[in-house]
Amino acid sequence: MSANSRLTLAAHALAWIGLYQRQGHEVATSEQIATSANTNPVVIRRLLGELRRAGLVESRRGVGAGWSLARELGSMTLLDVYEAVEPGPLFAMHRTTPDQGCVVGYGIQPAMQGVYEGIEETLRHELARVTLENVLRDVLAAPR
Amino acid sequence: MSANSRLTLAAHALAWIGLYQRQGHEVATSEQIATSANTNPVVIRRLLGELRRAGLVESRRGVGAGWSLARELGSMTLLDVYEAVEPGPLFAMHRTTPDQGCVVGYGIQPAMQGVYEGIEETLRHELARVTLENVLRDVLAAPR
DNA sequence: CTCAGTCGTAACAGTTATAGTTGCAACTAG
DNA sequence: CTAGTTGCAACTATAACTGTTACGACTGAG
Repeated sequence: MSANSRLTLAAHALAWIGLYQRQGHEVATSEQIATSANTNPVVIRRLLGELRRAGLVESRRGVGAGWSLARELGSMTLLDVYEAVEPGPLFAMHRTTPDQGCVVGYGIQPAMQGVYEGIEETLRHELARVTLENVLRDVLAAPR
Repeated sequence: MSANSRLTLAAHALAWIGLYQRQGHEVATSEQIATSANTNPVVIRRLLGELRRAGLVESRRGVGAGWSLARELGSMTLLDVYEAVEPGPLFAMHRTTPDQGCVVGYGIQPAMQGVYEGIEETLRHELARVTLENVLRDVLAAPR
């Protein structure tokens, strides 16, 4: 599995914005978040843009611009974030259609499709059990 | 999630070998399996090589060479296959270490690690519930 | 002992997804 | 008007996987 870090990075950004707002600030800039995540501000803006399309954050432009949460962290789950930033399915079918004249080539895709759908459903259920509030709590609970 | 087709292809190969052996043949060649999967024999050999290292199949060289199952399909689960062909974790951490001087940068990785471990455990449990015998049965049950 | 068929594996090109970078237009509070 | 920030396009870099070619290693058959 070629894993990617999009879900991790999105959770990082949301936790950062949430904590920053609790400290009394209105908005957080992509520059600040990028510094915390040790990456480029454009990477953060792209990712937050996807979260904005999903209704999880809002952005303001102009002077004093930046990002803020559109909802409470407690009402956002990792499933919401996952759906916002992960496009495809967990497991893929063959890149080229198998030989439809072969019994196995013909039946393998429906068979695996059934298995994969069940697994993705379970994954979604697990992701939905964790709110960003839970994540932030765990972040702050890390021993120093 | 950049999904890959390695698990699908490995299940295809195992189901093909299993069915072929039930039809009375001793071994299957990478050429035959590649034709069914519509890919290159080397791709199949590489993948089956990983399954051999995991003790799921055996290979013979020389004339009349090919691949055979090392165990019954009923005693092989998708988890065995998954572990044999998928190296990394499902979700990755940041590519570069976050700012350890930031509270969120410091605590985010342990927090997400905990979440991800639970999810991977659930995934493994789901994969372990499906045997290759189940897969072959579903393959043969596909309506024509 | 030779031959033919197949595996084992290295090497490289092609494809795709993600991440990183630069540059600049658009927007807006002051 | 100015300065700070987002929005976004374009490009490069990196990594994983797939596809392909090539060839040595092995072994049953004759």
